[in-house]
Formats: sequence, C-alpha cells, structure tokens
Amino acid sequence: MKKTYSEENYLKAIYHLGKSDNKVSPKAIADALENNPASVIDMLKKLQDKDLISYDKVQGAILSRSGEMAALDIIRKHRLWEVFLVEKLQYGWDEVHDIAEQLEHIHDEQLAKKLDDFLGNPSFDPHGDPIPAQNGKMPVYASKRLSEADENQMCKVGSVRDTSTPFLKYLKQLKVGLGSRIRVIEKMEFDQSMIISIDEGEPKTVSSKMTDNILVILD
Amino acid sequence: MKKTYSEENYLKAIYHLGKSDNKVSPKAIADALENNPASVIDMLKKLQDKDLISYDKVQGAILSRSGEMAALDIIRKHRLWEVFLVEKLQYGWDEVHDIAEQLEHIHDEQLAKKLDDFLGNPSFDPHGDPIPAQNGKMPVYASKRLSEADENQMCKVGSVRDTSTPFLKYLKQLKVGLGSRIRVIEKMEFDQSMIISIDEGEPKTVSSKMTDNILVILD
DNA sequence: ATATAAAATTAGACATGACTAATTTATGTA
DNA sequence: TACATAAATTAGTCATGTCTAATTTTATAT
Ligand SMILES: [Mn+2]
Ligand SMILES: [Mn+2]
Ligand SMILES: [Mn+2]
Ligand SMILES: [Mn+2]
Repeated sequence: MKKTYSEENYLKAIYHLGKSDNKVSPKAIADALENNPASVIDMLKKLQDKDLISYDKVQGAILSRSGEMAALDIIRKHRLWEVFLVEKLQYGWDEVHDIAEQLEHIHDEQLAKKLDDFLGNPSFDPHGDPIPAQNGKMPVYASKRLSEADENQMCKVGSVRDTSTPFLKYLKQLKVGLGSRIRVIEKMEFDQSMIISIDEGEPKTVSSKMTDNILVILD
Repeated sequence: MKKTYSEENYLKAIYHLGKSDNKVSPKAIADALENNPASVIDMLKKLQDKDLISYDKVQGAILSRSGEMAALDIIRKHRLWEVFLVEKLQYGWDEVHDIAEQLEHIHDEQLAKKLDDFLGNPSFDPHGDPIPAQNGKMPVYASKRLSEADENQMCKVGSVRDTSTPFLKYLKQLKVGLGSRIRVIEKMEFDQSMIISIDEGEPKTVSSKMTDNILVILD
C-alpha cells in the first residue's frame, strides 16, 4: 500500500519518539512535527485504519509490525541519502538533513539497494546514526575505535566512520571488511600506529588515521 | 516564490507543449498530464495570478520569463538525475524516467550545481535530450559525431554521448573538453581510427569508439 | 477533595488540487 | 445556413491534510 509523504513523516516521528520510553502522545507527535494535536489525532485514526499503528489514550501510539518496517525504510533512505550528499556531493554534514527529509520520500523498488551499493554499504550516516538494513535490522553499534583497543586484544570490525572512496579502497586492499577479525599485535607509543593481524594473517602496520576510523566490537 | 509539486509539473508540460508550434490549449495540457480540462483551467488561473504564464483562449498558455526559467530548472534537474541514475546507480535508460519525475521536485539551492559537477557536467541525458545550463541556455546540439567528420575538417566539441568516468578521464588526459577545437588529419579506412589535432596540438591517434562518442559542430 | 492547568478530543473551517455534470463557445460539415 | 461535434468554461463536489475554537478528560497541586 503506497504511503503519502505525510503518513511517512508521522510513522518516522512515532518510531523516533518510541525509542525513548515515554508513551507516544498526540502532544509529543505534534511537537515533533511542529503541528497541531488536533491534526495529529486525525492522522492517528487514518494510520490505525491502515493497521500501521495502534492508538489509545492509555498506551499512546504504537507502531505495528508493518508500521515499524515502513518507518525503518524511510529512516534507511534518509540516512543513505545523507551519506550520498556528504560523500559524493561534498555537502557539509550540517547541510544535508533538510534535503534528505525530501529525498527519503522518493519511491522506487530498487533505489535504496542501488544507492546502498553505490555508497559501499555504509553502516552509519554522516552524523554517526546507524543505517537500518533492508530487513530492518540495525547494524550492531560498534562503539570502540580500533585505536582504543589494547595490545593483544581480539576484535571484530563493526563499521567504518569514513566511507570515502580512498578509505574504502585502502580497506579493500588490506582485505578488511565488515566482520573481519583483527588482533592488535603492537601499539606504537610514538605515533599511535599499530601492528595488526587481519583474520589471523601476516602482521601489517596501519596508521592512527586508519585505526581511528574503524569501529570494532571487542571480544 | 516556492512552487508546489503540481505547479512545477504544469510549467514543465506547458514548456514542452510550447516547443511544438501549436497553441497550448487546456485540452492539450490535460492530455499531457492525464487529467481533466476543468482542473487545468483552475491551475492556469493560479499560474497567471503568480505571473508564471499568460493565458487566454486565443493565444493559449504562454510561459512568462520567470515561468520559463522555472520550467527549465525542473527539466535540468530531471535530466541530471536521469544521468545520475544511469551512470552511477546502474539503472537502465528505460527505467529512470518515473524516478526522475519525483527527484526533479527536490528543492535545494545548491543541489543541481553540485550534482552537475559530480556527474562531470553532462550536456545530454541518457535519452539524448539536452540538459539546460543554470542560466537556462540549452547546449548547442552537436548533431554530428566526430567519426562522421571528413579528413581535414575543423570542428568544435559540443558534447559527449558517454559520461562514464573512464571516458571522461580519458578525455581529460587527451585535454579534450567542451569547446575544444579538433582538426581531422587522417581517417583510417581499416578500423575507422583517426589521427586528430586537438587545439592545434601534436597529432594523436584515437579509436572509433572515442570518435563515436564525441559530438561536434562542424566549422 | 477541589481548583487549576495540561492534554486529548470534537466540531467546524479552509486551502489545494483533483473530479463530474452542465453550459457556453468554436469549428467543421452537409 | 443549420446541425453536430469538440473544446472551453462554470458550478458544485470531494479527499487530503491542515488549522482554530470549544469541550471533555486527565493530571497536579494546594
Ligand atoms: Mn537527518
Ligand atoms: Mn520527511
Ligand atoms: Mn525523463
Ligand atoms: Mn514531475
């Protein structure tokens, strides 16, 4: 069922508000969308009729399964477009939100996938927010940088903080990808460069610029 | 003055219909937009109030200066996005029109320029239609391929039929750009390769694949 | 427990951009 | 010229998504 621009914005707002544990009230939604509680209630009724949410005064608005999938799809597109605007069109990270707010509503079956591939399947947007996968799964948030790992620590690559072509090319050459297992062999005091083993391969030296831009999950 | 999605579509339709010499009637617009003549007349009144067109029964709809600039801006964005979808996202040329129909309505001051630069300032879209410049000027339609020029012919590069990165890189290396002056020194019967002089420089040999993808204006 | 304030809801209105049906105007043909 | 058809226009309706104002419900504080 094709959703309107407006319905999509409501679903997204309800999703975001639902992440904090407060109940999602008409007032909260109205504040988020900078409109009127009366308008919100009108829309909540429509969304409930379409089984995208359930709403009652006590529980507030709660996304249904299909409503949540729709919200995640919009968020995915929003964040992918933000990556595009920053990485490819050279916008500043602070300039892209309003444009992505428009681009997220472009409808096409193949578009998100093709854009995702073109961008090198980034896990995070330019503001560090995770980009949901097609199935709605959020990437595991790898909160530690490789540069913060201790000597002899084993870890797994969770995401990259830089999705520029040169960096991605460099990683490809090193055979580092999402899920690669990295062991820290030695950390140089002097310049913070590291000697690491990638998937138990031969030791390689990498700069702090590299290790600062790799986010890992420690074992 | 910000235009609505709908106003933009009307302006574009009026522009295209105005290119053929028939008068732009409500019926013609209704056919183009697949809607109703009554709806069209409603909108023509609104567009006239905003000084984007003039309309009367005798002359039909005629774009004002600002109306034409607005139409050209939409067409520019439509065609740039089509180039993006084909060249960067690997869509087929037959799949992109409907998506561009949505993308053309994204509003941002800098977007068209940045997209244009990112794409290497293409002159034509994937269907061969010319892409208006920011000032509304259509590129001179260079209808001859360099491969069709005769020996000793002097000509000027008008556009490229291929805007892929490898081709553009190759042209950069040869120092061939829009406006470059090319003299055909010799054409090889055998494989249609050519010896040419670029801006009166030293002779260089180029393949028929190259000369087929350069459109020129003959002197 | 009662007064007060905040939130939710209802009722009614409005702008936009579409539609249908009826009417008027123009065109074309016998 | 008179009839038939097509195009343009008007009038009235509708769906969407918004608003304001009034009312009801809920929460908070004395
Ligand atoms: Mn954003
Ligand atoms: Mn949005
Ligand atoms: Mn097109
Ligand atoms: Mn359009």
